[in-house]
Amino acid sequence: MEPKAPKITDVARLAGVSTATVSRALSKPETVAESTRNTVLAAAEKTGYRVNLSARNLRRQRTGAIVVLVPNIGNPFFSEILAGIETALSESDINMLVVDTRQAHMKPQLVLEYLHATRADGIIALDGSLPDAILSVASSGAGAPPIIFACEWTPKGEFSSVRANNTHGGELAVAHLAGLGHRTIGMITGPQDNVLTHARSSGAVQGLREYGLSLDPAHVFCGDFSLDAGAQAAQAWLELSQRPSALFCQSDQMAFGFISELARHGISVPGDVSIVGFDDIAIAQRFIPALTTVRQPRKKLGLSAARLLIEHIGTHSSPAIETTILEVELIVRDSTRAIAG
Amino acid sequence: MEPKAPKITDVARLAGVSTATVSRALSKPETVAESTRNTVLAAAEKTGYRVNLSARNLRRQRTGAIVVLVPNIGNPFFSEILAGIETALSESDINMLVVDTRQAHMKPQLVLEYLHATRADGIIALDGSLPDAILSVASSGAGAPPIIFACEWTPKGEFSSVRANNTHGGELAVAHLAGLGHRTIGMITGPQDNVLTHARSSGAVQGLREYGLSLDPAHVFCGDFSLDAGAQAAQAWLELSQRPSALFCQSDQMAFGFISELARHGISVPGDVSIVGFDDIAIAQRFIPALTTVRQPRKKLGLSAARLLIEHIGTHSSPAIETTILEVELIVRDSTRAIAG
DNA sequence: TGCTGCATTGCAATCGATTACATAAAGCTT
DNA sequence: AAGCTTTATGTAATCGATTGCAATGCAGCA
Repeated sequence: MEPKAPKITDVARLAGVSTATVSRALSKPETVAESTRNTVLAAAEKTGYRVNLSARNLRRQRTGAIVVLVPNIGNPFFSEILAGIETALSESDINMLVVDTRQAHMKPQLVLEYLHATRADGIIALDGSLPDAILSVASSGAGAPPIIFACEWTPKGEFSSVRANNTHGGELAVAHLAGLGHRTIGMITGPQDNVLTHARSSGAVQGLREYGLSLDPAHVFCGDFSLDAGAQAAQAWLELSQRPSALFCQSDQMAFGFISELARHGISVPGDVSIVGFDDIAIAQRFIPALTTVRQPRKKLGLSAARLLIEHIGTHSSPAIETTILEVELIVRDSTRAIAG
Repeated sequence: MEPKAPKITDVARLAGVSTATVSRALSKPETVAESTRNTVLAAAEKTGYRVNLSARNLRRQRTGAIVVLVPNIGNPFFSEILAGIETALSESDINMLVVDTRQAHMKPQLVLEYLHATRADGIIALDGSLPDAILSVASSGAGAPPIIFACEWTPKGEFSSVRANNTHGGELAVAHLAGLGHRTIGMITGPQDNVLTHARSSGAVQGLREYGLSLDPAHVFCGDFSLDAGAQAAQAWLELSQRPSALFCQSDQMAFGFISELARHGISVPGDVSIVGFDDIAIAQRFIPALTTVRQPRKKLGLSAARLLIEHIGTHSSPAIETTILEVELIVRDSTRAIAG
């Protein structure tokens, strides 16, 4: 009653050839005679044969999957990157295993499981702040699968990465504000020890310098890229006696949180403050006001990272550390305005 | 130079036992004597042994993974559901393979690959509109892995599903508006043939009826849940001679698109129109105005679907079709207001 | 003592596909 | 026609872990 899944021997029998020939006809068609190939293909079709991936992977010593370590799957920022990775993978026969690393920081053991060659042929990490314990394991073993960081990277630069030009982005953001005549420009950063925070901040400082300006530490708020962090920064901002006339938010989400919280206190953007975000997530163009922001090519980040990884996997080349930097773009919308006066 | 990954025979040799004992010590600890178990565990630890999943899966006739079919990974709405699934899975030793089905509608073949037992032990579909060709295959084969629909479902109800009470949500939304005194209430729906569209619409109609109201077809705009669809509906709305004073948008995204586009034409929410959304995605509470909306328990949807699936997989029980309906909740914020009297 | 039963452990078959190597057949060269 | 190459196919080992069955040893019991 239970029709067992056909296996390669069934196809071989039906086609009147050996399993070796079936296997070859399916994965290296050019090595078998055309007539045989057709017979085999017909037999495969007829039986409804599908290769058993566990068996294939066991024999081929691979897993057919890569894992993507995501800090927080729920964050829309990452989903577009995942989409890019997926696109790249769909060109190969590799699958994407998605793992949320929030738990990781609790139980490194759990994530360690994934970094093993028995789990995945390669790894894409979107989370630059993985515990050291994990990273050292990942980089040590000779049998460890290759890792590529996408978006974020590790401070020490032990791994290949694909990232946006965050420094330039920071520079563009403040240059835009300074160009509009703003002279006191504040900033909401990401987490203190985050590489993105550093890059964007240093770009911002440099951009200010070009306009002969500098950053007043009182005007820098430390956030974590989230909506709430933006709202909290707004609270702090409201208590300032000397308020900057413009603000560079290191993520769109923080910009939204900030603007939203200010709106509740009757302060308007860009009327009272100009705001530049970072990322250009989908909602940015529909927020009110539409957000001026620095666009990161998120899909392309994922795509490039995946392609690079596939290449590493394919060649089995012990990876020279490659850093790919993709350019960003300032998208001017309605949240910034020339300073009154 | 290349330290090969240790295998079970290495552990067995070091521990002075057979591979059978090692295997049992690791996966059914209670069946081996405590002293032996300790020896084996120590040996496993020392060699750094990790089981080869391909080998295990081959022998156990399973894949250790489920696939999640997502209509569009880039959509933040789905990411929270994925997070829920992930949470449920992290309690088991099953992995999550994420597949975007946008390509599916182009090449059903491609997705069919995933519906096979050789790929996955089970499937969670977030996409109710999979091509029939795919669904029939999925439901036919006796060896086909179990499928659960989360969020969406199929019109014919051939599969188990976990969903929100969309009908009730639609009812809550319009009842709220009607309760505020609105008498002409419009709607932006999802895609024409979508099950969510039907459920929410029929709930809305019912809600209106309770207030002695009905839906004017001229006030119904057909969208597709996206930002752009909302903006387009706004264009259409602007051209109406008789504009409804309130609008039920069947997704938050469409609400944002709508509000944003109206704002560009100087029309304010809730001053000129009241708006209710659906979903309660993260940004809803920070949009300007903060969006009144129907909250779907997205994380719980994913969690429940995954648990149900795991259960099906575990028992190998030929699945009685189960439909789990989770309750929704109206979240009143600032995008709705009593009609000016 | 001899027998039964239980707890441990080992032996070896098994999961299904791939591929190194062997073999056979056909084509080419001189 | 002998010898060599090339092409096509088959044979059987192999990937690494799991598990049914058999074997062993020891305790309990009559």
